[in-house]
Amino acid sequence: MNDNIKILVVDDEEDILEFLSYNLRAEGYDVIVADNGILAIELAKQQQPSLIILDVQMPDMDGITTCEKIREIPSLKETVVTFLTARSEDYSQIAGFEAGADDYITKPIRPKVLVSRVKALLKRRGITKDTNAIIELGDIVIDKEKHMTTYKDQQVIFAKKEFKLLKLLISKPGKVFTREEILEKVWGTDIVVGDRTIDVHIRKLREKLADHYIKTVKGVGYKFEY
Amino acid sequence: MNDNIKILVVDDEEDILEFLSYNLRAEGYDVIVADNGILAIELAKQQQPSLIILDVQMPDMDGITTCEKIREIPSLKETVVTFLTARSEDYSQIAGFEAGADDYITKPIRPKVLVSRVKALLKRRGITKDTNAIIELGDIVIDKEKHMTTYKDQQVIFAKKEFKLLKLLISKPGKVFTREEILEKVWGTDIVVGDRTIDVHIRKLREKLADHYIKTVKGVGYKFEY
DNA sequence: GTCTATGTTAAAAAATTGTAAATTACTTAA
DNA sequence: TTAAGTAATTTACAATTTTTTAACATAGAC
Repeated sequence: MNDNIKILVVDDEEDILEFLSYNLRAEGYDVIVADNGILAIELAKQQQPSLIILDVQMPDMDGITTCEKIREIPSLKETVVTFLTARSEDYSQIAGFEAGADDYITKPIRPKVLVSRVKALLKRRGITKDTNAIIELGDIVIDKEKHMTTYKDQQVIFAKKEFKLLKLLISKPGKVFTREEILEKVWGTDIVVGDRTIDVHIRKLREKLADHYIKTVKGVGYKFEY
Repeated sequence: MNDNIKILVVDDEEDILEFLSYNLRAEGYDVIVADNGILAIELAKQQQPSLIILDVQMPDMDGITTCEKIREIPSLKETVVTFLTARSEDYSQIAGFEAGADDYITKPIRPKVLVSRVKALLKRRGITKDTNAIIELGDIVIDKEKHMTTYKDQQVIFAKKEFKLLKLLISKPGKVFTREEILEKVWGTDIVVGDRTIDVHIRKLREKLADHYIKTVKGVGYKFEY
């Protein structure tokens, strides 16, 4: 699983799509692209990006209309939208902000400005890598923010350490975490605990979740396997 | 009492202050002005405006520095800040957004653009005359302006701190607020209070509201769950 | 079969939170 | 300005929950 921030870029010009994708990917964002408004809306619904960069001038459906449609979709109400336009005209500025955009980037775009702008926007909205608070893995749903876990739609309550341990194991399903790693990440470097502490916690996870998710790799450590 | 939206305008030029005040007042906003950064910060702390319009170029303390200082004040974290600048230079754009600004208005300013921009900004942040005022959550109705709460159509009176705490918890139902977060948002960063203070306030909320709304997540914090 | 790493259980220890009452700070009305 | 009333905080302790320990069981590698 990967908790990078997702950005949807919408423009009808291939060059610009590539230019934006390249620069944003270089910054570690996950970029998805669309070359028209219809596709953009479809992708946005499916992928729930954190930010949408939308060209104003596009054939068929222009950016402003697209933005308005996006704002009508409940699951996208919180998504940050920024326009991309050739000139910084008053008209489009007014229309843009009224359509529900959060920012405005004018072409020609300079990579540094773009990245700086995107970062600032996301930061302002409190969107960071771990804001992606919800991890879903089949029957198991972990909501970090609510500190809540659901197994088969049934709420399961984990104590702090248990929750932390589960989060760690589930963060990379299949990966084996050594006892050392677990100690370091869940307990911290300087805390010393007895030999059986981890086992006991693992046991509790197994008790609360169905038994088969957490596997022991003898002599090595534990892993979560879906 | 008056529930107009408050805007703080900061500029060293008398003309511009007047121009902005006039146009914003005409739209029904309450405008307060400052002609330098120091005064601006002072006024902002006292008056808690919803929006601050900040000239970038000012003697003594420039807009960017002022903005940074504002962002350091916990009670002003959520305030919308927009810059005002003579040219739309890349440099100031980058610096501006990194300083924590939300938008950018370039001079010369046209009244229509100004007003449209301000409206859009406030709307995007969900700040409106009435939307702001009332939160409804099933049996519980909170009127922020009137500082009043109703539970099952019965009026409940909360003291100031209690009310603030309730507002915080209810602002994101389900989210767990850590003690640290609560202290910062309700008490402020520099106030130091004893260990049990939060608990006592939580207890009072529970006393006044039905017991089951506010849940303890041991070792983590509290959350409001409807 | 022995040996070692892990599993299990219950109980002790530690950490965290709840509560009532006392104290202090703050407001407000006379 | 002061006294009374209210709100906020602290204190001291109780109650609860979480975490750890420790003693023993078990399973699998060799």
